[in-house]
Amino acid sequence: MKNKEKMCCDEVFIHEDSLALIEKEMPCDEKLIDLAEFFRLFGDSTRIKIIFALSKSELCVCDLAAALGMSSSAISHQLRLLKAGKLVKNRREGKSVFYSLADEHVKTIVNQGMEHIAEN
Amino acid sequence: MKNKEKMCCDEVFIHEDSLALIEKEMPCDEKLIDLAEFFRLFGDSTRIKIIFALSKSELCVCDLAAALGMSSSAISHQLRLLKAGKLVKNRREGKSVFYSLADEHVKTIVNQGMEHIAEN
DNA sequence: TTAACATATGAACAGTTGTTCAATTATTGT
DNA sequence: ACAATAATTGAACAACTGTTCATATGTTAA
Repeated sequence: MKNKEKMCCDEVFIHEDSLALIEKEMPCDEKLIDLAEFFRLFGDSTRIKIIFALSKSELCVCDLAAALGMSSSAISHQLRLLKAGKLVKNRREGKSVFYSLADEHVKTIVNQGMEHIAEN
Repeated sequence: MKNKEKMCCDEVFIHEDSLALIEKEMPCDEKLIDLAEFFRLFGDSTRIKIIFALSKSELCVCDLAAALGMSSSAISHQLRLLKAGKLVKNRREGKSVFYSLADEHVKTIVNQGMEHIAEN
């Protein structure tokens, strides 16, 4: 019996196929780590608020700071993370830097999350 | 000028409307915290692997442990979090407990995340 | 009841995260 | 050049997270 050492539950015949399928379809570690890192950016209430605000309108740092009642520094630190993860993009206009969402996936993900919360 | 104390950037007239819109549409703190907490569950590579594996097949704890090359204890701790967040459900069958994804939002979110990663 | 297996749980620990504070850079108007 | 405003950055610190280890619970078969 191949892979017997990996099996468990005394049910070698039942679970073997499942594990083979998963091993075959599971993306590589690097991709999964990137994916987790991407989702981690949604996993903080400050960043979710920023994302939500930007889904309504392009905003500069101090607008966001005002909207969230936080320091510009705190906001800026979070925007740096969101930018590194390609969730937001920015453009400078004079002294201000305006941020906006980078693509539609971000909105879709937030909406799906909202639906999940609403149902539970 | 209403809300002047909240304004910034010396451009009161430009940003005032954006902030009013956001204040009006932003969900309450509790909802946003729940949302962040929900997404936080996707933000760890062990949990992403578990979610991915369960998207292919219902699995028991030690199947997951074998598939991920981790201890049953570590897996069980993470499954507890995923269950609390309603991402997975489970059923006991003899000595084993089988876990599966709780709803379709979870798959949709993971897929959107995959697309985002692939594009960047 | 006992032994064996599958799962769950609590405590502890190292590693990570988010905010604050102080300092710095960038831009504009005087 | 200078001051004022907007944004960024690095260091520091408390709070949080994920794994390990030891132990406990639940289930089955002998």
